[in-house]
Amino acid sequence: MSRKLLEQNGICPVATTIDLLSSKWKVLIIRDLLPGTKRFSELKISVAGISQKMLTQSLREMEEDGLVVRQVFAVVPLRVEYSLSTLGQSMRPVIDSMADWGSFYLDKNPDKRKALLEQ
Amino acid sequence: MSRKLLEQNGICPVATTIDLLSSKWKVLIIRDLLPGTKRFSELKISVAGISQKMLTQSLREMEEDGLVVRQVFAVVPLRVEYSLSTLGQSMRPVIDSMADWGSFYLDKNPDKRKALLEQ
DNA sequence: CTGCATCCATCACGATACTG
DNA sequence: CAGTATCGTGATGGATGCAG
Repeated sequence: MSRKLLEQNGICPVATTIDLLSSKWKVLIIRDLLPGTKRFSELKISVAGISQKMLTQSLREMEEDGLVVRQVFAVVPLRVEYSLSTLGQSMRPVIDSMADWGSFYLDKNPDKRKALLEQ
Repeated sequence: MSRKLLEQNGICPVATTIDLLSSKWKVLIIRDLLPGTKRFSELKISVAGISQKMLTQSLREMEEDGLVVRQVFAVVPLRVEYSLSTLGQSMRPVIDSMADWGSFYLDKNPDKRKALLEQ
């Protein structure tokens, strides 16, 4: 309900951000591209658990939204690199605040951290 | 894939945050509870577009996660108020950073803002 | 008013197989 | 290596009706 969300909530800035981050994978992709350029195969590994389909799809949408830059190298085997655009880089504070809160939460709930580790 | 996300990404703080914010509705609910307590029916209106089912479901999960406090008043008609717990309040910086970025984005892309308004 | 239960449509997503 | 295409399934979420 990405676009629908915005329609119904007017032009709420929060909704706008959520809209562009529709998939949770996108947040993790940005997190992993923040340090620098990565290849498709590298992202596939660092964004643990993501399927090839979802990775491709997410990257395409993020490229359309101007968050990510795709660079293809005409070599064999093919090499494709992804990096954050200036706009993508500007999301750093958002990701950082999420990381901060997550750390805070995990510190405050060592039991949950433990529960997660034991799963 | 909420829990799965965490399993596969270890104890990444970012993933932890996303995990608790699984539904987009939850972010909007927090946004609307940040200013203060609200009744169920008020949330139903302010979180435009949300169905009763999703509102109830989201609130229940957030209550379990300790983000939201539910207070029932034994009156007729029934009155139920929701507010953010201390933990919920602590998410303010996250929501704020999203709001900041959203505003920044909309300012930079007046065309998209316009497009959204014309939909 | 606040919510739960149910039915049902849609689609997000994973698995698999194939290509430049 | 980095995709595209297809299929199948479970989860998501809306609509409706009922209840404390």
